Amino acid sequence: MTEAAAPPARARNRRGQGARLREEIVQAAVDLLDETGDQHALTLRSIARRAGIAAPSIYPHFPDQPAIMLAVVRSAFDELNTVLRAAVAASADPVDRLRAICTAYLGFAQTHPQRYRTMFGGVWVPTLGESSITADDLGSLGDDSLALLATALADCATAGHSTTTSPADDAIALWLGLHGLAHQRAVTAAFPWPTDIEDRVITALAHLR
Amino acid sequence: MTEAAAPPARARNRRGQGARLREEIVQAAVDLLDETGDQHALTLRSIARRAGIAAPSIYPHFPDQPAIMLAVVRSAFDELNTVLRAAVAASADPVDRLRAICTAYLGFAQTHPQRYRTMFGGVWVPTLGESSITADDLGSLGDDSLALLATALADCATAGHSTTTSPADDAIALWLGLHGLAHQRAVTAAFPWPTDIEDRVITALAHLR
DNA sequence: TGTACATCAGTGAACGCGCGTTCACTGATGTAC
DNA sequence: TGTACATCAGTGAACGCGCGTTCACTGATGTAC
Repeated sequence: MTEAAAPPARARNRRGQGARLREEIVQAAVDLLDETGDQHALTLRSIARRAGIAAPSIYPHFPDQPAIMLAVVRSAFDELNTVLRAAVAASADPVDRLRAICTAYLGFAQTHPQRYRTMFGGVWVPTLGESSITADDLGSLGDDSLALLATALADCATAGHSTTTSPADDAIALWLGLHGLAHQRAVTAAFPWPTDIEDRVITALAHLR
Repeated sequence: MTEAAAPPARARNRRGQGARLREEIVQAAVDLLDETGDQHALTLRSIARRAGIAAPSIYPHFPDQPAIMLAVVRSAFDELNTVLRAAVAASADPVDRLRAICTAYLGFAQTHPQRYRTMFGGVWVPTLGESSITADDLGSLGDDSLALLATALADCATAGHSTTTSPADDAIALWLGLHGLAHQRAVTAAFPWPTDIEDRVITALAHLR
């Protein structure tokens, strides 16, 4: 009946604005990740298709596919940080603030399980040597979030609401609990969760009185 | 100088023993996983090469590649259970026993990070509908280990060494902490671990006095 | 103001590769008579 | 005991596909004179 749909006819950027395509490529990759849920589906060609460009057009912006993945993960960490900072800003009481951060963290993971899996799933582990990514690119990815948590826990201790003897170390332990929960949820459909599982993990690891 | 090495010349199984190849295929996949560290490297063809057979020879034993992965994951869970049961058997005191289980769990993950990642990394999430694997195949995979942990925690509570009000629920919380730690270690090369991180997580989540 | 030209943003065709899967087959082994 | 035959374990060649990457290119846009 009707003929095949015309190609998307993406408007090319103006002279000097070529760098804009970089953002479009990352956004296309994020969209693809959200839709398919599978970081393995993010191939150079599939991302290019999604962005409405020819595959070779990616090369002026990224040296290889892992470089795009790194950009995707970076943007996801930025987003997570924004969410956590909003939680910090919304609470005056130290315990409320700590709980708000934890809840926001878990909420982010539940809203974007695909991104969470990609952020923490160890996309890089085996392929490090073969790509343009270096260990430095990965080392500090979650540091900001962890620092937020450590500060909030220290505030609880100062106010006498937590019995932790080392806020910095227990912040890591607390994060591990949050991460275990967030990750398992992002990975498994069915699991016999206790209804108060978040509270159990948070209260115990934060040493709240 | 020397000519190319002859092919491995695998001896074919005797009549009626064809099912043995199934085990060899799984073992080849496990070996490949341990070596490459990348579950994505476990293709039907690479597994066949490793097993010294032709690719089509896999089909009488497995309907598709995910079915091999499931067998690999099952064997890894069996192994984990064996390790945990050994830890149980080696300790008489309830608290010692609980700590031994946790330590054995973390030890297994550190010895076999590739397997751990594959067991819990959500290999299946996106591809469930496209493969021969069903949700039932996955649901009960870690149940035995979790039960071991729950029993040990309940024993601690009975003996008055844990203040947990719900051993079943807190066993899940404890496992989440262990999993968070085990997974993050299996995924990241460098991380600023406190030296007593295992103890911090275990003691807090087990509510040990 | 007009025009030649350099530059920039992106394309289209082609390559070699490893993949999953199919198909007809081979040849050793055990069994029936 | 010998022999024909069915079965079983596994092979080799071939297919179509999507992938990453290369190469020479196109055509619009801005700039120099």
